[in-house]
Amino acid sequence: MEFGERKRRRKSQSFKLVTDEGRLLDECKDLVRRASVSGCLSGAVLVWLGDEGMEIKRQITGMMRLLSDKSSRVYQRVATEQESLTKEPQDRRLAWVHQPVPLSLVSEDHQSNNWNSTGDPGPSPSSISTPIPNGPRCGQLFCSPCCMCNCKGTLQAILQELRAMRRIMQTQKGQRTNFHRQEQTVSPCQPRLSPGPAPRRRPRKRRPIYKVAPLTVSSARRAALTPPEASPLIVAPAESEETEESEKEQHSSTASTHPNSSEITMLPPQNNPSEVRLAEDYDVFISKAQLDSILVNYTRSGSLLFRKLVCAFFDDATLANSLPNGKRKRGLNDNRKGLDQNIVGAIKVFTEKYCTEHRIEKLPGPRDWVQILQDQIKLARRRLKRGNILQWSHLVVIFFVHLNFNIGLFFFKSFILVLG
DNA sequence: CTTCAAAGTAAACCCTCGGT
DNA sequence: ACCGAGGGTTTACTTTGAAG
Repeated sequence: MEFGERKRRRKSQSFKLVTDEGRLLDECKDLVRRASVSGCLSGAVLVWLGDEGMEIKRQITGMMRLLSDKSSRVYQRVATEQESLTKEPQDRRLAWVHQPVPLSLVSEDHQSNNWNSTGDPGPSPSSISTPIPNGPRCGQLFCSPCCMCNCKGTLQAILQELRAMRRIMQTQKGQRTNFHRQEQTVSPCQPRLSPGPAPRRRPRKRRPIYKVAPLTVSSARRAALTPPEASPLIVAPAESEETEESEKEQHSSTASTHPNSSEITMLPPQNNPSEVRLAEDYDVFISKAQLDSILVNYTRSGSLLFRKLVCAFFDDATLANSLPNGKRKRGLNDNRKGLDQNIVGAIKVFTEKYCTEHRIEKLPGPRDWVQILQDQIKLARRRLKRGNILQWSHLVVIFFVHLNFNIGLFFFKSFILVLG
């Protein structure tokens, strides 16, 4: 077979898969539409399908309210059970499956199937469950009044999952809203996707020095730990005592919440021969090992070198919540900032110099730099999105296995629709 | 077990469009 | 005019599975 023909076939096959996905999405829409026609689904779900990202969160909030509301109604008779729901227990995933389920999540209001995600408790949905004396199985679709299992434990677990999911989403969104800053102190063990600005920061007299941890063998992406907002964490003092003092203060105040803090070299670069200054006039440093790794693998073109250096200095979370230069915001609530132009500038200068000296082609033109940054930002967002899908799939499995096949199927399709 | 074509996946690259 | 978002196409690399 001719090589070209083979490639063409492969491409056409890929297109076919895309078509299949589209068909699945259509099926999802149809599923939801039919459900809505029959009054099974809440308005929240329907809205959700319109404005995807935000509505996931709304949906989670709605479900959480629903579950909490249900529990508060039904578990009033058993205070301890109620507490177990309100305390947001952590790390109990392994235990919940085996919990006895003496109570059912019964709604007294079987007339309404809505849950409200906009703030008011709203009519309680009968859709989650209706008691059946002797059946572990749930009923049909979410809306169905025939869900008769005793699934309190399961629902508790789902509630936990939803909360965890919401935390994840809040963490990511919080990089725009700085919401997560409050949560950092609550859960210091959680990885910080983007450290954000230090609460108190003395004005710097010098530009910060940026350094990057060495690449690991397993993943080049692992090395990226220096988002611009995190720069205070990794700034090594150049000379002034003030910056040193400032750094100590910042380090002591934030290192405990930064999972990568142990990897950060706080020594000034002049004391560390393995550090390489990326460009003159820029106090931006990278480990020699990491730079060598990039230069060995990614010097086919200037743009590729630039891309890899960008990935080395900015992690996905930072990229995903940044703008190439931050000059244009989208909407009033857009708190994203531009990527640190000091770092970007150093990378740019290094790339230009290296490509010129080594006669590497495809040196990005003046307009290409921003486009490459934009592309890397897009890719980072895509990667994070994929990560979210994994989290969602975990949730879906719980629905499948422990609650209701149809609910699981519905969520599975819906998640594909929303996240795909 | 090895080889290799086919298929899958993600990144790289390029372009257009809408908003400011 | 410029910026940022997003879609489409190409390229590079990995995985799969059938044949020998």
